[in-house]
Amino acid sequence: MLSKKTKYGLKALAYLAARDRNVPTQIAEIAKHENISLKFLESILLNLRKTGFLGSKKGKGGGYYLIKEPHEILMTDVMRVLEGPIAMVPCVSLNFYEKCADCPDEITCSVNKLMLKVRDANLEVYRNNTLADILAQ
Amino acid sequence: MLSKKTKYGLKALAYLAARDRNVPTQIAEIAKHENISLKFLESILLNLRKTGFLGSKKGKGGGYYLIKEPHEILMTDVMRVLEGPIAMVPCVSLNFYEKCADCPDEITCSVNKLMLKVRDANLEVYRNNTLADILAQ
DNA sequence: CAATAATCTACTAAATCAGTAGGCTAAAAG
DNA sequence: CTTTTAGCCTACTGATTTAGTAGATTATTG
Repeated sequence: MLSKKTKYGLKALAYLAARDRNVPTQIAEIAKHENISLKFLESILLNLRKTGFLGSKKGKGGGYYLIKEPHEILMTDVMRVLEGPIAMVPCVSLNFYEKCADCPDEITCSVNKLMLKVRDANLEVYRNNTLADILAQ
Repeated sequence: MLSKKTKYGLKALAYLAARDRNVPTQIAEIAKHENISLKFLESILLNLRKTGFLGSKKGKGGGYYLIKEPHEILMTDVMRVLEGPIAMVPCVSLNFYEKCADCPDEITCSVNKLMLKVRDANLEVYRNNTLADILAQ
């Protein structure tokens, strides 16, 4: 199940992608338009700024804006930051690999075998989609 | 993240697939061999029996056994029973569809758009893999 | 009848999720 | 230089899910 955090984060990015990058957009505006709790969105956008997706400006006329062009923002990177590892199991994760404590051998493990295929299928999607690809129209 | 329940369920199914369908295998044997908590596995196997994957026999010489051949058991069905919906969001789910409370329009929703692609990619994997496909060798 | 092994009910500790509350800091306007 | 604006930061909280445990019950076999 996709977390609300990821859902809201994606919606906020999509909202910002449709606006002028040179004019900051306030959290409150995004929250209202996308029906998101203001305070919750606040922490999500802060996170997206710290991980290099957004820039921000304080004070009057401040807000958030995309740092890169929508077509340069890969879903792989967005998902890893918002949702965490793309793999469903650490033993098939590229960026967060960890051996399973219970599993004696990955080669013969059927869970590993299946989850590897699932990971590849998901990576394929996330690698071939940028923020620009998921905008309306 | 894949739940332990699903992980253990898959391992148990794989274990049973490698054994004679006519000779029941005890929970304790599977639990020991796969390093799974006995009581937890108990409830998982019960669930798999109630959903038509396993048969059981009580008393001495009892245990669990597969009802169908491994190549007849689709991962789509196993995953839906163990892990729940394959879609990451109810608004793109085939079997558990639900409208998002916050989202006014699915057509223009970028989350919907992305998650539809993800769902299709995952379905592709689960539909093309049976229990036989994820066994060792 | 005794032993075996699945079935059923109920409880629980720990973690994660989805927020809230409230004060702090930087920038712009007057 | 003070007020307003809007993001920044820390800490807490209720609800839900996860991964179990404990213990009694029921059916089967020898």
